[in-house]
This record gives sequence, structure tokens and C-alpha cells, in this order.
Amino acid sequence: MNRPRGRPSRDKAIPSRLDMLGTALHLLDTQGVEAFTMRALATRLQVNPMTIYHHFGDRDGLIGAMAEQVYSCVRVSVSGESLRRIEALMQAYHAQVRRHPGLALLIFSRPEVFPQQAQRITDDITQLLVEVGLTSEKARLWVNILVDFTHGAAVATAMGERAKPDGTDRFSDDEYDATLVVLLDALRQNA
Amino acid sequence: MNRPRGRPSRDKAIPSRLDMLGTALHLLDTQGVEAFTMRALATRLQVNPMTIYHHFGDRDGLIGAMAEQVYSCVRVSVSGESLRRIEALMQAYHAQVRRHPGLALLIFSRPEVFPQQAQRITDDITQLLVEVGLTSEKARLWVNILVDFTHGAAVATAMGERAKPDGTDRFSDDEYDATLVVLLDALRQNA
DNA sequence: ACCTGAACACCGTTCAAGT
DNA sequence: ACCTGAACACCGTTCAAGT
Repeated sequence: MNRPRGRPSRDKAIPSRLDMLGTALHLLDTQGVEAFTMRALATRLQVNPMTIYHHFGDRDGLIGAMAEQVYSCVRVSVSGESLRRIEALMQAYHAQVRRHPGLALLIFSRPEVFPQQAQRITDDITQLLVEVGLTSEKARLWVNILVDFTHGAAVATAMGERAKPDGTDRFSDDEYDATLVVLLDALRQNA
Repeated sequence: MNRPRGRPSRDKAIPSRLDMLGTALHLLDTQGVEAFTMRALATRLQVNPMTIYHHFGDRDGLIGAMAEQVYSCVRVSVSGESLRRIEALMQAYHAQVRRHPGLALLIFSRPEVFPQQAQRITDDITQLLVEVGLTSEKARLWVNILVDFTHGAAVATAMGERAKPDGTDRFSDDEYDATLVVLLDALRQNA
């Protein structure tokens, strides 16, 4: 009954902050938004729930940290034609959003969490659109089209509709790419 | 201490199913997704939490019923040019989605809830796209663009970003309309 | 500095009991 | 048929206590 209290001496390995982020992401991806709780994560980490609070403050802090890690790898390529760089950036963004649709949903659901990386990506897209030759007003319009469409595709993925009768998957990367090409084509004619 | 048990005789007015839906929607719109709980709704209705279960089964049932009511008024107009009818339908859909962004978020978060009305609206759009002259493959592509973009705009609204420095509201109906015009223009050239 | 248990104020939901 | 209280198994989070 009387289990040891306080910080354990040495025998037990305490997961690092990065371990926690990894396990949290895995829990969210595999079990879904509803099952993603502080207590469930603590159990998986074999740690007291309060240990997580020590590293991330609270649940929103944890979600924010997850977002920063997931989206930090979405970056504009160093070279290439502007339109092609937009395409690559959106593909990279969509790839991450699609890999972790539950994370996107959590961010959308909690106004407190607005990841810096999300803002940076939006800014990067806007700048590339200006480089393509769009006026600032048109750039604002098109960044909304591109970002909102990607987010909409993300929530559709999260909802988990499955493959259509004809075998085409509404949520595959290929499907997204094909749609993106159509949008960028319209963008070019709109420039 | 000993409050009466069981069904009250007559003196207390019990809210109807429609009252419950209305109050639920109001609670969700004003207080947000986090505050939208069965118990909070029961308190507002001055009713035992279990009374709600009697009418809607469970929380998902309630959310589903809210969705059916909110989206049932989004219908294609009886006359007009096909492209113009698509525009009107999307505007009507966006108007409802924007009026209740929290509801959209709840639907996205819970795979169990897939409102029939949402499926119907998607089908209606697809049919109109075919009427415009798109092949079934292009129609599939464009319905995704239009629906996902609208959903993305919805979650952006739910996130509650506010007006930009220049005073333009990223989430106004006018802004959505302007963007929709650009998309439908691209669609026409793509037909 | 970092981890712990206990406790608080909540949840959704089941169940048996009332009228 | 419809509404109720009590209870169960959960939540996120605060706090004081351990090392």
C-alpha cells in the first residue's frame, strides 16, 4: 500500500520532454482526440500526471508544444520558381496536417493555442504569393484559399471518411496534389 | 433536503425538444465548445441532465440533432443559372457554418456524427457541378475545393482570429463571397 | 529542480426509482 | 412515457509534500 513518494532515486527512467511529445503525438494519432487525455498520456509514460504539467504548464501548453514540433519542419525551399515553391510548401504543410489530423482539430478547438509555426507558414505563403506578382489584396485572398482549403482537407481526414467505391481515396496526398495543381493554375491566371 | 422525485405533476414547465436544441445552440455559440456540456445545458434548461438523454440518446445524438436542424435550411434555389445556384448554395452553407462555428468543430471532432444534411448538401453541389458541364472527375475535385474551403473558413472563424490592422475582417460574409467569386471564376474556365 | 499522492470541482453516462 | 437522484468511472488542475 505505502508506495514511495517524491522524486524516485535512480532506478526508474523518467521520460524526457521529447519522449513525452512523441508519446503524446502517438496517442493522439492512434486513439483520437477523445482519448487524448493528460491521465491517459501519464499512464502511457508510466509517470504521474503532474509530471507532464511540470514540463508543459497545462494541456494547452502541451498541445502548443506538439504543434511547434510538428510544423517546424514545414519550410519554404531555398531555390526554384516561386509558384513551384508555393506548391512544395503547401504539400509539406498538408503532409504534416494529414499525418496528425487530431492535432489540427485540437488547435482549431482551442482559441488559446495559436502556434507560432502556423503563423510563420501563413506569412511564408503570403510572401511567396507577392513574389509571384499578386497585389497585396490578391495575396491575402489567395493565402486564405490555400490555407483554409488545406485545413478543410485536414478536418475531412480527421472525420475519417473512407475510400470511395471507385477506389479513389478522397484524402490521399495524390488527391490533394491534383487539387492543388488546379488551384495554382487558377492563381497563375489570376496574377 | 427532501426534494420531490420522479416526474413533476404539473407546476413546472418542461422544455420541449425544440427548446432544448435552441438552448443548446445558444450555449455552444456564446460559451464555446469547451463549455458545451450536458450538465451545463441541463442547468440552463432547469432540468435534470438525464432528461436530455431521454430525448437525444447521448451527447453525439444531441450534436447530430443540432446539425440536422441548422443545415436543413441550406437548400439549392429552384431557378437560375447553374453557376449562380452553386454560388447561392455555398453562401447559404457558409452563412450557417459561420453562425455556428462551434457546431462544425464538434462534428469534425466526432467521427460518429455525420449529419445527413451535410451529405445532402455535398450531393447537391456535386449535381450542380455536373449541370455546369464538369466531368464527374472534375466535379469530385471541385466539390472538395468548395466544401473543404468552406470548412477551413469555418474553423478559422472558430479559432476566433480577429480583424486585420487594415480593418478588413478575414471572416466576414463579404470576404467569403469575394473569395467564392474567384473560385467559381476558376471553375468556369476549368469546365 | 523535479517528481509524487491526495483532493477539488468537474465530466458523460447507467441504473433504479418515482409519477 | 417521461422525469428524477444517486452512483460510477472518468476528466484537468491545484496544492502540499517528498527527495
